[in-house]
Amino acid sequence: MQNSEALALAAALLAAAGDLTQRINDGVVARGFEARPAWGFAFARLAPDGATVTELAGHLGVTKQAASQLVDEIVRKGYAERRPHPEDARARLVVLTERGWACTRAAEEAAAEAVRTWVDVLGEGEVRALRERLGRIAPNGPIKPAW
Amino acid sequence: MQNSEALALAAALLAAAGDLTQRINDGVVARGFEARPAWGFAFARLAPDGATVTELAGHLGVTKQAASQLVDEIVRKGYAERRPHPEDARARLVVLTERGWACTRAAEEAAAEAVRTWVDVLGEGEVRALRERLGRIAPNGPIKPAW
DNA sequence: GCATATAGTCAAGCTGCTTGACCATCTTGG
DNA sequence: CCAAGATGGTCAAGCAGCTTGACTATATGC
Repeated sequence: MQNSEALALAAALLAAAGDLTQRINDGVVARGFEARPAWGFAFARLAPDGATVTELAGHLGVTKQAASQLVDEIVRKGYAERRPHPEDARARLVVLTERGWACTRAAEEAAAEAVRTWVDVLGEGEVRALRERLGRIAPNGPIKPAW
Repeated sequence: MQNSEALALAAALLAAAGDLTQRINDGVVARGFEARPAWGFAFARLAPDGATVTELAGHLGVTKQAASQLVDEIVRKGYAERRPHPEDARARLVVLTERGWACTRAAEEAAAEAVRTWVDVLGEGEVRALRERLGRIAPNGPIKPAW
């Protein structure tokens, strides 16, 4: 594979990821929730059992102060709440509210809707194959913005 | 395809894109250039014939002021220079310097190196297929951060 | 040739992140 | 058991990269 092809692959990957993210977010907003794309990854970590701010920070690859600000915001908007941690009096467990769960379901619907346009182009089998291959090469580290 | 699978596809796409971007950037830095990931997309638009600040802004999906700041930075660091536009006295043509070209080649090498680890996992054919499929679903709009 | 559109810049402000300092609580070794 | 260090969380200040708004210089169209 030539060097320039590798860069083209990277560009296509970024473009597809950015497009999908945008459309999922638009779909979530269209369903009546106000959300930022980064929230999706926070929600994924909070579901199903909640998480501490520090755990969330590790998952998102940011400082705990930044994670705490993000929690402030989703709490203020009613998507989650802070509870005392059952086993550690220092920590606080952040859990999704019913509204938070509804937003999560909306994100899943919006994602399915966005992916459907890909199925129209590539067919169901190829999209599945795409997902399977991405799963094999995607790292398990913190979720970070693409740039 | 179930809704939750669509979200998993989005997550895998983001993770792969973020990982690749990170590794390309690391590779560029290791080759002795100081660069930010967003620069790659600016460089791609500047090569081969240069571009105006406004064209660059459209390509990157930001305001022309933001694009101008980015140009300030890459000019200051010697990767590009501003020239009078040959056909429009209002405009200035931003073109890569030799150092800018060297940085671009370094990015291509780093991308090839990063993709090579994927080839090890998936095989050459599958990576090619991945690229081809992403090319078919990637939009042609402005390049925007994944979130 | 004048009115309007466009390329670019300067300035100010905002947002989301960082680093640094700090307190409360947990854990561990003597 | 308890002192010392590690860890969870917050407050405060600062910074980077973007935005909006205002402006100048040049181009374009009637």
